[in-house]
Amino acid sequence: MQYQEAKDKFISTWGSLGSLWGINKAMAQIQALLFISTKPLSMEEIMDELKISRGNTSMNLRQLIDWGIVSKTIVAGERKEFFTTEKDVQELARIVAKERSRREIQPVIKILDEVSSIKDDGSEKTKELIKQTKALHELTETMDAVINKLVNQKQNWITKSVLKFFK
Amino acid sequence: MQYQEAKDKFISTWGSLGSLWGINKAMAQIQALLFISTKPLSMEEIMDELKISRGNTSMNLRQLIDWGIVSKTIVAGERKEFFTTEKDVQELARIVAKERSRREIQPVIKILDEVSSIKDDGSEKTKELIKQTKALHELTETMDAVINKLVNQKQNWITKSVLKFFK
DNA sequence: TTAAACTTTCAATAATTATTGAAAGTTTGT
DNA sequence: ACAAACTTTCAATAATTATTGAAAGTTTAA
Repeated sequence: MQYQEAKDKFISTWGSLGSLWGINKAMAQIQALLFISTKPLSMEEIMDELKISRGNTSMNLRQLIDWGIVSKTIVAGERKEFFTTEKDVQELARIVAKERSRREIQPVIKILDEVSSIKDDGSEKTKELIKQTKALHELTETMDAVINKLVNQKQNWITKSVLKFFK
Repeated sequence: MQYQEAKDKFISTWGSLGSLWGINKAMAQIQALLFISTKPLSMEEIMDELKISRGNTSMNLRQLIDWGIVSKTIVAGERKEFFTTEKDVQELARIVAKERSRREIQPVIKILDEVSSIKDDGSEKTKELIKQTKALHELTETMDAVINKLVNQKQNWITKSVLKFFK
């Protein structure tokens, strides 16, 4: 496999994988492109490489910036904006985990808490609803706590966690 | 909040949350309904409760069975099939984690391995592609190993893992 | 202050994904 | 062997989500 083929394969795989880490295809592809680029890229270059429109590029870059994964940089002597992504995979994983917790897990915890707190009217079905949603609430909170614990452990968190598990 | 409202809220929240654990809305809603049901439900009952068609119910039940989350049960004196879901949240989490690893993470690991193994032609861009995809490969493998370690630890794995982390 | 260079917005459209419903298929009791 | 009871399949359709492109908006250099 040559460079170009490997590059295309990586970008398209990462793109279709977006759903795994909760973002859309174009967003994931832009991130992938920046991730293997040796220098900051302009909007023009991103559009050309990925064959996507200006509007699409602009919107998805904004989302990546909102996530904290991509930053604007200035290039000496250039008027247009250039973009770079976080290059350290562990830092990247930390950011993604933190954002998903905030955006998706926390809201669910809130609703599970509400639902599992309804008044027990003594009926079997109410008891079952309370019991099951309480269990889910507890599980979700525990997982979120684990994620946040990991995430706040800046240095080499993955490696550290693995060491703990495998010892 | 009364029973019916809590039930509806739980089912719709769990449904729209499907994407978080990689399944579609109807699938997640069927699972949610079974999860808080006090008895096995027939296809008829599921259709009625969720207001979805027979075809949709049939297809999504099949997928849930493929995932290993739902099982058919026979009810004495009844000709039609009834369905139940795994009621233990930890077991449920184990199954989901295992399936997602198999369906989504493993294939990505394979591709990252291929891409990161291309011949180094000495150019800067090739070096960068190899370096970055290698890092991603390593991270993904590590995470997958952690998931599988957790997943094979049948009893109370969540609690155990938390104890390790917080001590 | 102007106009060229550049970015953002958003209504229209395309692409994708989910859902329906009726026909075909299967199983079971007699 | 038949037909009633039930389930599955799948082409058509609906709903959702992503993408385009051109107009509006912004910034900068002279």
